[in-house]
Amino acid sequence: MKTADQVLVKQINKMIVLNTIYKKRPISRAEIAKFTGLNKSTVSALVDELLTEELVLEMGTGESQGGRKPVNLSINKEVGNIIGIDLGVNYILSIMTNFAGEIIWEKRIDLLHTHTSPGQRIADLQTLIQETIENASQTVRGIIGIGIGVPGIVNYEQGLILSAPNLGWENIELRSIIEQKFGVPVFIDNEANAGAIGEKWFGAGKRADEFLYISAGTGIGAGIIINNELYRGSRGLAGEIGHMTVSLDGVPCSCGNTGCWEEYSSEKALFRYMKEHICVEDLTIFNVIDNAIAGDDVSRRAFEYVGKYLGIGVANLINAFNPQLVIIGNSLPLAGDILMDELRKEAEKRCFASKYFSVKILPSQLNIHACAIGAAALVISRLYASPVS
Amino acid sequence: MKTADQVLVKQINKMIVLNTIYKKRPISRAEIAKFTGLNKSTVSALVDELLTEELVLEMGTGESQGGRKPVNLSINKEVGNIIGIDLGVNYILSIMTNFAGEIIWEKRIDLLHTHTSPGQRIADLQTLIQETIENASQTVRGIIGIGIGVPGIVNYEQGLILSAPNLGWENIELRSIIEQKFGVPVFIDNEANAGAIGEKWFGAGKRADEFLYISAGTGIGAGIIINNELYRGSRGLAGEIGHMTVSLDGVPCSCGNTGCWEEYSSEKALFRYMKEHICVEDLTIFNVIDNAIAGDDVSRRAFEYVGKYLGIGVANLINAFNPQLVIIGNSLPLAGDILMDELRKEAEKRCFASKYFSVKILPSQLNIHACAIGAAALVISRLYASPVS
DNA sequence: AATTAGTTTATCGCATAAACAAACTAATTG
DNA sequence: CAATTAGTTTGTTTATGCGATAAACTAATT
Repeated sequence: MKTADQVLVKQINKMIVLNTIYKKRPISRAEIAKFTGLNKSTVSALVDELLTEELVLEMGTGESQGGRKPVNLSINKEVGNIIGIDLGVNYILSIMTNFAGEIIWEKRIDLLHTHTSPGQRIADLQTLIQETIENASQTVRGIIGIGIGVPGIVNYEQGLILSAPNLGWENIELRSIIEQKFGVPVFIDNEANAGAIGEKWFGAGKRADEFLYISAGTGIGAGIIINNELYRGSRGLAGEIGHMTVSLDGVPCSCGNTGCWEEYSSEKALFRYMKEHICVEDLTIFNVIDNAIAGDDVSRRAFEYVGKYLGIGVANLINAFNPQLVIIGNSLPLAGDILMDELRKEAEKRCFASKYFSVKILPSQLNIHACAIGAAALVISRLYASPVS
Repeated sequence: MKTADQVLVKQINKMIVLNTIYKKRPISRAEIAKFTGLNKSTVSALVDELLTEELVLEMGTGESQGGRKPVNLSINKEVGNIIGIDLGVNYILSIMTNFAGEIIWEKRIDLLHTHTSPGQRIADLQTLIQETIENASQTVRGIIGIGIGVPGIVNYEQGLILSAPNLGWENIELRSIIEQKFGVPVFIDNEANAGAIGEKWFGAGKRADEFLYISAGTGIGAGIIINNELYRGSRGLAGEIGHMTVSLDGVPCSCGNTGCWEEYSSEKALFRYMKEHICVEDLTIFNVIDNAIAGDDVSRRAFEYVGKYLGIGVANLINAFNPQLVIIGNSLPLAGDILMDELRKEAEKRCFASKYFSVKILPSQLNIHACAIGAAALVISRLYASPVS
């Protein structure tokens, strides 16, 4: 059983100090003590350890307010590099970040020709990771780890992909494959979970203890942040809300049921709407977004259609979770207010809580980088633990 | 900020010891040490404190397995009494429990004639609490506190009822009213939250870290247990899922929208179905349940109808929360398998996770007492903290 | 004699308060 | 204006208290 002792006390306080430096840098020891409530001497001792671990740096002095000048502390961005992978259905995005989550290199490869074998795709992934590593800068610790966001069902603890239907993957031990190849720690998580963590650490969710990240792309999934941490549920399947019933006898879904949310609010729904309304061209989602922004009528109405139904599902989730904030991510929100206005209108109308206060609904701040940055944050969070707002 | 120190360490470990005694009584110091991983001397010291606080008792010795006999420890059930109130729409149920959550006295008063004023109902409540107190047994600490479960929106921290439309209440400071009258600590929570806590402490949810308690009665609400604790959301409105959209252009709801779950799965829906199918009698929910169990055809089909739609919403919630367990409480599950069979069938069909493993869906173990026992558990949990499974 | 239960004692690690040293600003003084 | 002084802020050092622990102990039982 998880009992408490002094080791735990120190761990907690050290994480609090590190997170405080992370969030408020540059900051002095005295300010940390004031902000956290920890004693000055405690802060000094913990900061000393962080300095010898090279996670933190002293960077000059701040302005004096009538006394000794404070010593500015900041995190050591260059202590190591992290690789974050967004494993898309028809692309792979690889980013290299420093320890502050700042992107220092990135490359996206498109896989337009559907690969038949999982083996080929994994080979592509490995080649891309190799190239990313070769572009790393010189740091104290080198590559700290690799995080991978996957569109499918994942066993997070074991780094196992149970099922990724859009990739045609079943039971792939991705973590051990990549760990063996590159010899650094690897973390695998669901694409929506990675997006949520990305927004929590570096995006629109920084200051929210409780929020939902809705990944609206090929399908729909949710990453749930509760109490500043990702909530995975009892078996890691929390947030699999693509097949939430919103219309009892509605559109038939590939899952065998009818009226699944995904059939009304994903790229699938968008393209279906487009086809039903004259447009027969073979377009990518980015084409439709560009057209909508350029003012094309059918494209705009398609986004309004999808936005409305997104709003309905979002309202359902707000009623269930009562979050501070909902962040809409992945491809669809790239259409901007064309989608978001309709979404907000419908969500507000159907949201029980909106009688008492309004819930903020924002588009992703990290846009197409959300998943990859979140994957990198998976690695960082191992050292930082969970950020406290 | 919530930093860690030795006080925290002790609190945590003391709660672990108390909870272990609570769950495994009778148990010896040595067994506690083995089970928790705490050192023998630590356990002894903490048990000593619990003994002087009279929360725990030494009760004889256990069997020796070739050595000194262990001293059995148990909680002191008689340390004090707790009052739990289920404030129904047309009844008030008051129970008196001992410190082990065992009901030692109870009384239910029915309020068939609708009260016009909140004042009258509060007077009735106070009279009933007074009568309950008069029936308390002699204990060390007397009445430890009063817990109240309310069908409405509650501010838990302030003990404020924001809105209980079915009672005609708005902004009632129930905690301070009752605290001033009786001079003991009072805890107010939503009826579904209370039910969830009741099932967690004393019912079907004892061994589950994550579960949902669905209160299906006049309306529908959910109590959400995450990580052994009640999840209230950012503003205390989590679980307000009665107005989840399940049918885009479905039945109009009093809330102004269409297709709300509550319109398909509550007593409201049951009675609507009954009226639509010949039955014009003026029946209570208990009449319909009795008739269904006795084999009345319309009543049975009414429960099957409601069960199906309950299952759809339950599947939605399972997809979102991925709990270990779902408990169905309040009045409807009193119909037993007539309701539950249909519910389970539909939930399984629409539940994404059921492809990977099945989620248990059980009727409440505390039945009509769930809310009142949960209200009492609100008080107990202040001393025990959250139980660890 | 061996084993198990529970207590006592000495020790270690951590946070903390209080005392201290260092570094700086601002007001005062001749 | 330069020198002095008071006061403030930053950060370190030192002594203390508290909690968990291991080891040595007593107690009770087969």
